[in-house]
Amino acid sequence: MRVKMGGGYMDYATAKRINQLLTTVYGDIVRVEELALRTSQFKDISIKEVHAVDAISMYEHKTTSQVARELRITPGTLTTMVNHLVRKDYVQRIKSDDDRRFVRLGLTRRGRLVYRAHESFHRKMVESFAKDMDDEQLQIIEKALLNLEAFLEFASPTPDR
Amino acid sequence: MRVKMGGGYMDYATAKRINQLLTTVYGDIVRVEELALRTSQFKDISIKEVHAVDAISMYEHKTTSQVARELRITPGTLTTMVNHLVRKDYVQRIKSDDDRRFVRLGLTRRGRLVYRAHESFHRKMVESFAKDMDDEQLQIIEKALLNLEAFLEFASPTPDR
DNA sequence: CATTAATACTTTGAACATCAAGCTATATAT
DNA sequence: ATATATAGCTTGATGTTCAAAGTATTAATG
Repeated sequence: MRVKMGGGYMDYATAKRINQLLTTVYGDIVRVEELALRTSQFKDISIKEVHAVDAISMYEHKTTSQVARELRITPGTLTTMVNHLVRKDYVQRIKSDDDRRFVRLGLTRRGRLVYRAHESFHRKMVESFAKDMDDEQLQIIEKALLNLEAFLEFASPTPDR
Repeated sequence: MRVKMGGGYMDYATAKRINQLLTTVYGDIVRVEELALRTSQFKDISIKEVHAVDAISMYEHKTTSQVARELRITPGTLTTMVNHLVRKDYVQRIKSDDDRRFVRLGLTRRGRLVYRAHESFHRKMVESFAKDMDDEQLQIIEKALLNLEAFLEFASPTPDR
């Protein structure tokens, strides 16, 4: 059986497999990240907290609201997370001196270690993903993912960041 | 800057964009699904519960353990979810008569409605994803996703189902 | 056949992630 | 000076999850 797909037609089984892959891949990434953490020196940090560390990032001092928007959580939720991450010495709060309402976030030495480990995992992952593919093939993949984003954006417009 | 990628090389910016897409797409899917639920007649069911309904599925009566394995949650967690889903009339428990330890799970009329709606969303999503692509291009995409799965499998072997 | 093992599921208690709503501190507008 | 707006924080409630202990049923063993 073949399903209509815009210009072309798509094998029904292929559609099923791709759907399956798309919906399981993220969970698998998270599972591997979790396992990596449990067997590393960073046993006191959850994967969500690592993603917060990643969003806080190394090279600028974003505000709490900025980071919360990126992570798509409320500022209140991020405050709680940051409380924990400060207590566990991954993150530091830096008060802005120009406007003292803002809290800017930065990584500690320990936080930078986690950041780099996480970055490295994702680099390896994408390398693996794109293994044996040339530029043209990568463009096809990116196009497909952008189609998907466009569909989702159409289904539920997001507020600008 | 170009990064070594198996056979070829990959533009660094492309690697970053693809990584970004891969890691945000799942969250975006879930967000759209959540929104669809909130604006439908099914306001009393969460997206995780819908995924349980999806795993329970229409055409066979799987056991609790089987479904829990598919969802990668413990049987205890699924029991709790099923309690809620039974109370809200999406799922029914069916006692096996041959071996009375097993509980087989099935969907109610209401559960089947949700199942079909969810199925339809995913069908449209994959159609959109594969829009304007021919069989060859789809094969490239599937190959890439399978590479990724292989990498993740290597990083953390999963027990067979 | 009675007892022990194993299996399938359920319950319970604790941890974490999350949000909404109300709160504090600071800055801006009137 | 006062009111309004902004940024972040605290709190209480909800949902998801697991590990561990508990119950029911079946299979294995002496």
